[in-house]
Amino acid sequence: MSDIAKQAGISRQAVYLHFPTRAELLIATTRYIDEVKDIDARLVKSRSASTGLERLEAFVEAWGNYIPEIYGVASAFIAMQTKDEEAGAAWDDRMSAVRHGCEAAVEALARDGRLTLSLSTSEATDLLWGQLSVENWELLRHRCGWTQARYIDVLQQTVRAMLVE
Amino acid sequence: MSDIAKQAGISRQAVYLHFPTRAELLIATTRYIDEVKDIDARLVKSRSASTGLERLEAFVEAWGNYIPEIYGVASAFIAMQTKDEEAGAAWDDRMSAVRHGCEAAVEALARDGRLTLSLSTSEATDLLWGQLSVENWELLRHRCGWTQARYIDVLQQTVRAMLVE
DNA sequence: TCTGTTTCTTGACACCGTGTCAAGTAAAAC
DNA sequence: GTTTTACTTGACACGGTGTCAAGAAACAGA
Repeated sequence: MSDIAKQAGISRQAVYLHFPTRAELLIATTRYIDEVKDIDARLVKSRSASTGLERLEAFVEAWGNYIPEIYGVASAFIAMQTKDEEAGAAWDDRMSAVRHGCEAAVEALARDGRLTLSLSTSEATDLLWGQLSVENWELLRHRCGWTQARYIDVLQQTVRAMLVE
Repeated sequence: MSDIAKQAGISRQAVYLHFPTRAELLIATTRYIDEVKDIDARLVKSRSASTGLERLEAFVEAWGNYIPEIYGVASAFIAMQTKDEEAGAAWDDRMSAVRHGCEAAVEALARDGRLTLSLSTSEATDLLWGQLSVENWELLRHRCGWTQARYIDVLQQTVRAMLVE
């Protein structure tokens, strides 16, 4: 909090006049980023896809390219998830929105009859969700040194191999 | 630290007589678990597999079933990873050992000529590593409510679809 | 049984980070 | 010119990690 205050050029206490807790500051930050980076516009292509496969690939591209935008605040959330009840709930909420996106793609795939037979739609959703997690992005991009472009390419291909047919 | 002391029936300060820092206590705990739960014995089947595919599936089973044993200490490590330099390094070290296991399986697969052509061995290793991460296990088992048996089954199948042929 | 070592005890303290509170100031609004 | 708003300084509580000092209890070996 004092780092943020310093960066903003105000006192630490003044930050608390705007945001009651650290968690609420982070929540407000995500809302702000969503607005500025226009998350909805990024999802249009996926939502308007004509086939399940198209929808899946567009979703992976949209969300996969959105992760870098929120990574800073995301890792702050992940770090305090265990300690702060409120932060944990807020992050869960956010991630469950991502899960809905995964679910929509999986259901579109199932409607096309192209979902792998051995998986239920809910299991397929869970797998896709895990694959598109911020933690997995961090592993591949930071720990393993992948480029963002390669991350998107390989994830599209991987997710397809996992879920389709 | 005071919870641990209470549980052990000694004073908080006595814990510091045995372990200089919280990080070193966690490190010692993982070493102890590895010994008691005999990680090496669990990996024998994978190491002695005759084909790459067998090795891969045995590895997924061995490590996937080991995660629950270390989950407590693992999540403690993950939580303090950002703040504590020493803990971060120790956990990285541990996880790089898992990566070596992934690498061995991928290389066995490559020797059999069954590794997906679009992936390098290092990329395939990274993907497998991510799939077998504690974070992914936690997502599927705790957040999504999967059983351990289903987790192993689906992961074997998923990893095979991702990497083989 | 005495003695010295080891192990643990109590109780204090420093440091850091979050969050709270009170009193005062400076600028803007009316 | 007065009130309201936004911010200031400075203090404090609380929880957690890690440190330090002085004393007690268990346990060797002679």
